[in-house]
Amino acid sequence: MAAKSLKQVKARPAKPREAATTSREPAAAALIAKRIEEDIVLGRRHPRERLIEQDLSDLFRTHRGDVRLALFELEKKGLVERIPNRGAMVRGLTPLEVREIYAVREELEVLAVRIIPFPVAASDIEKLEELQRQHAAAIAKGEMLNVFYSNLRFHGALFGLCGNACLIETIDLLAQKVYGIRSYANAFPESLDRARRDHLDMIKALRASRRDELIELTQRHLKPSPEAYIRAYEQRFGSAGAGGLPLP
Amino acid sequence: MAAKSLKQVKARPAKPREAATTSREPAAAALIAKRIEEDIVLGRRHPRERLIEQDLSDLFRTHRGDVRLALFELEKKGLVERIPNRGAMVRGLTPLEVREIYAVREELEVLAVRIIPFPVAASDIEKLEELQRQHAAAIAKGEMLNVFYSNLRFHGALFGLCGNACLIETIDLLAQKVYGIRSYANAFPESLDRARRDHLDMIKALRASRRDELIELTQRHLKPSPEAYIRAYEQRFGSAGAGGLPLP
DNA sequence: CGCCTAAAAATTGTTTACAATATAGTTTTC
DNA sequence: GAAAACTATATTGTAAACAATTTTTAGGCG
Repeated sequence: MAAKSLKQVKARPAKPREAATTSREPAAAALIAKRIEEDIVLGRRHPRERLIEQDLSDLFRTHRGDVRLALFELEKKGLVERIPNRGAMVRGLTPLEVREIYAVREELEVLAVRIIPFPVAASDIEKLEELQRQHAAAIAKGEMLNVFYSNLRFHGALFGLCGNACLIETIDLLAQKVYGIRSYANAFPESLDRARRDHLDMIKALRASRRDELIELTQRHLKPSPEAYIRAYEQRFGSAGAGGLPLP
Repeated sequence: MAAKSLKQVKARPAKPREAATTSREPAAAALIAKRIEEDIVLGRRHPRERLIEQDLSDLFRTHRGDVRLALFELEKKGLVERIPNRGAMVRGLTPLEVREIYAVREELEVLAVRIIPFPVAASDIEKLEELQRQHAAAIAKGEMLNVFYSNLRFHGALFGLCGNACLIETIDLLAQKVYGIRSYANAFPESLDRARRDHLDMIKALRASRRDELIELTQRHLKPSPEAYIRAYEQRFGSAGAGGLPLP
């Protein structure tokens, strides 16, 4: 307990805290977490690679406290594994985990699409088209980091239309868990092109208020990544005991 | 300093890193986060109350580093709000947030129940009955902390039957976000009793493999808590602009 | 009397140093 | 010569001190 000050809750009449909406900087540690995430996404850091606090502190020109924080955050996100007194390493996902995550993702994303209020405002459609153009441009130029982020923005805007903040947040959370495995599908140019065309079709369905078509597109859009990852995994480690779908 | 000679338990001559799946202790910081969570759940800490690092360090007999970590974790969970350079405080949820969270919870929990493989093994049913008895006993004795945890265990076991680890984890995550508001419903003894009876009915439905009934129970079981919270909230702050359901 | 300004206190954010623990390498012993 | 014990090194975990920021308090001025 504090020795002198116990003025925990100050009931100030004329000072609404709501005004303190200072959306400050993302707290340094979050930035570092993001950068490490990026490295994992792009395959610059591969599973089982160790993440040493001091190295990262030097690299990001900060102190170990923030790096530590970032590593704990990434652990909770499921992107790295941390063993007490031993350190952190990039975590590899098993095919089973990937299947389970994608099964839940599919349910949530379909749910989001199901509750989007139709018709969608023209301004929202235009916004999606703009994001789609950015995505296509990044693909054309082969800028993988941009492909990654523009794709993220497109889906963020799409699911954002559903209006339920908690649902959006949860969808993002699950997407983050499998950031790392996208590089497997994105290695093939035809996968990128298919994603691009899917986005176009989604916009078309949105504009025509064809919900069933949009749902089907959403489901189809999620298939290639886990499949590519699992194929690569089984080719690398053997395909023993890989059957069993978690959701019917 | 190395006075211990037999402590060295390195039974690994080479370097089989794969075997190092030692699930160690919950890392101190996680424990602190849990304790604070508990305080919030039981109403011992109320919204807008400040959480000061040094105070908590003294209270939990540890250093600020761990407390800091815990506060960041709780922030990400949505239980506390942190403003840079100003500190952390217990976060109060708006009715809208509560509605949105419960809407997604309902979808996820129904999903889990929908994919439970039927029939359920007798041993699983017995396990649920045992947990139900613990819950009932805790209610009878008025041990609120025990009520909380035994309820948690019951639902954990129930949804655990669905077999999808990611889904279970996500359900837990959303449940955690609204831990704090349960105290509103649990203040009424009749709410506790109704929860108890719901659990009994769920077990009955499980045993009889009546899925539709189980789904309906799951949905009904989620209703009282947010309703009680929102009533209390509107009574306290006025009910301006509270309409609008996030999910149809 | 209220409001603005400036010192003081309280709190968070950062840096550094140190201790505990695990890993790797070397020596000893049978 | 191989396995166990020891030493050395690397890395994480903890503690304390320092700096930066914010909040409170007090005082002066209109």
